[in-house]
Amino acid sequence: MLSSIDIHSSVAVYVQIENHVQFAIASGRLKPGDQLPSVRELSERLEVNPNTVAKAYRDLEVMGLLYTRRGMGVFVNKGIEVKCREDCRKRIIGRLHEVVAEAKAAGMEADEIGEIVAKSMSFDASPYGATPSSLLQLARPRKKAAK
Amino acid sequence: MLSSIDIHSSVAVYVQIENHVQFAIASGRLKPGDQLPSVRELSERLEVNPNTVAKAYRDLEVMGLLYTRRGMGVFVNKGIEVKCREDCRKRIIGRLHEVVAEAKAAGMEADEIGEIVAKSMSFDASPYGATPSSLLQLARPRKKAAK
Amino acid sequence: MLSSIDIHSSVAVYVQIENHVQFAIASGRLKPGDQLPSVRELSERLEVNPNTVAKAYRDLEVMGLLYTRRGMGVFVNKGIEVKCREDCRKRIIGRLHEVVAEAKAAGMEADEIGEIVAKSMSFDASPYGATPSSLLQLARPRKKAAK
Amino acid sequence: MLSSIDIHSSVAVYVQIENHVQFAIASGRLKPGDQLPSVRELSERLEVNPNTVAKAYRDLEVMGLLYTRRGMGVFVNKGIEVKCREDCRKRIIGRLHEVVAEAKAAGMEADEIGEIVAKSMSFDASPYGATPSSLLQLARPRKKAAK
DNA sequence: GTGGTCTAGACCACG
DNA sequence: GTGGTCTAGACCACC
Repeated sequence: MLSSIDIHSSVAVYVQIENHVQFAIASGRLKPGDQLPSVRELSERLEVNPNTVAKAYRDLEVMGLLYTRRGMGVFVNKGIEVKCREDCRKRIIGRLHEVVAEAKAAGMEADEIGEIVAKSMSFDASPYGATPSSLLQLARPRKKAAK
Repeated sequence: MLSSIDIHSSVAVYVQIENHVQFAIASGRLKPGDQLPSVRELSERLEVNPNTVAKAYRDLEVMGLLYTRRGMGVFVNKGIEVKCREDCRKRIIGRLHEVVAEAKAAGMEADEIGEIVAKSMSFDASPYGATPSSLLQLARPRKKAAK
Repeated sequence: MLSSIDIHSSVAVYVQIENHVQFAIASGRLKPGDQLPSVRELSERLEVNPNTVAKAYRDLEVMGLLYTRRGMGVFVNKGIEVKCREDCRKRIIGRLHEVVAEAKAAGMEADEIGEIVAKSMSFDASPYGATPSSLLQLARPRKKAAK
Repeated sequence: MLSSIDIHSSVAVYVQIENHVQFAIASGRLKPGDQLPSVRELSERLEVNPNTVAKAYRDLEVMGLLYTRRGMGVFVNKGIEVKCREDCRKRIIGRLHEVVAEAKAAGMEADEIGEIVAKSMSFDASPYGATPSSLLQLARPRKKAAK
């Protein structure tokens, strides 16, 4: 698998990038002050249009995860790891509640649901390649941001 | 709350309607032979474009859940409750797997997830208003299909 | 003057559009539920690329001022006029404080500043064409949003 | 706060530096003949790219505020304090007009604006730290220009 | 018809 | 070199 971006997925490419970055920050693979790959570089690595990467970066800046220094590059904001992690958690818990409620409404029993969850836990499929990194070597090896 | 359709949701309106109907059949709120509200009536009740309702009905007919009698209306097919229930189940299990995988990737532990599921099971919130039904009074009180 | 958008301005076109819309809502020229001109229509009227208009609309949606109904169009959100007005006011007051502080630091006297303000008030230049509307006839004459 | 340069600001860093210098001259904190910190020194103090400082100095030289003596450094020109003060004033008045026009367009009354201005005048906040100086100790304590 | 997404490629300001 | 903006035009899903 060359890329962890799936062009044919129903979820938009730029959203996939956003999720990757958010997850990388939440999991500590991207640290505050780290520089992200340049728009052009990442777009080449992912074989997508620079605009698509730029859009993802811009969204993440609006969300407060990244900041941009003109002519310098894009960097991870400080003091957002915790919030980022919590947001991830909350989002997941919310969806978990939703789907369990639905399961219950559909007449599934607690045992049954428990089993499914257990089975799911034993797989090691992670949506964002939790392994050290597939293609998205998100942090630039170079330098930290100058302040 | 007048409607259980969320026009601000990211999931398409017609899909929401399809899910509602499927779930209503699976849970027995809609029984084989029951007539559904007319496209026009439902579209007015949901404040939604008639085309949207029509598309949902058409899809459901293709799926085999409904059938249309010209000039009479749209009815629930017979012998599909089991399949419908299974489809519902599959859909839910799929989503369950998804969200659990994501939770795991985000570093949540099995115990933690189990707790959340348990807590969720103890509530009696159902996504589509398991209560007699909010707006989607899907079965017409009138008549059964003459077939 | 055919258009109130200034292509040669240093402020980005999409920002100009955003300001126009925000101001139109704050001033009541656009009311909750009103439909905005379609991306294509506005882009033709302003003689800019559809993407530029779309970007403005999208930003305003993120800001919570607008919402989108797929296939239907873009509408003004409810319950945001007050907040919108207040945000406008706060932004202006903040900038006012800034510039007055700077003026003071530069050694200007209260009288002098007062005079300038008074003179400025007597002009009727408004950045967003407060007149009934220059080109940006922002509300569509047609219909309100269905819900 | 170590620096009065805001790298997250939307106004370019080099412009911020130019404004700082211009204001320092206008307010007498930098006097004709004073030597400015070297490009290298200032860039380190501000944690900014040397090119950025160099560009600011170059611009200011073009504007006639500074002059460079090869091998000696950059100095404040003579006979420009008045012009500098006037330029500052013009810039401020321009911005004042802008913001007042916007306030008016937003429906604020003359009285209201007057009050805000008055209140702002009573504070002693100055944008560039009118206090002896935060980081931008713009004049080098060493020597005056030999000319 | 509507908006959403993406591509290809241009020009600009900043560092 | 960096990102920001804009254009032109494509295809898609939804209504």
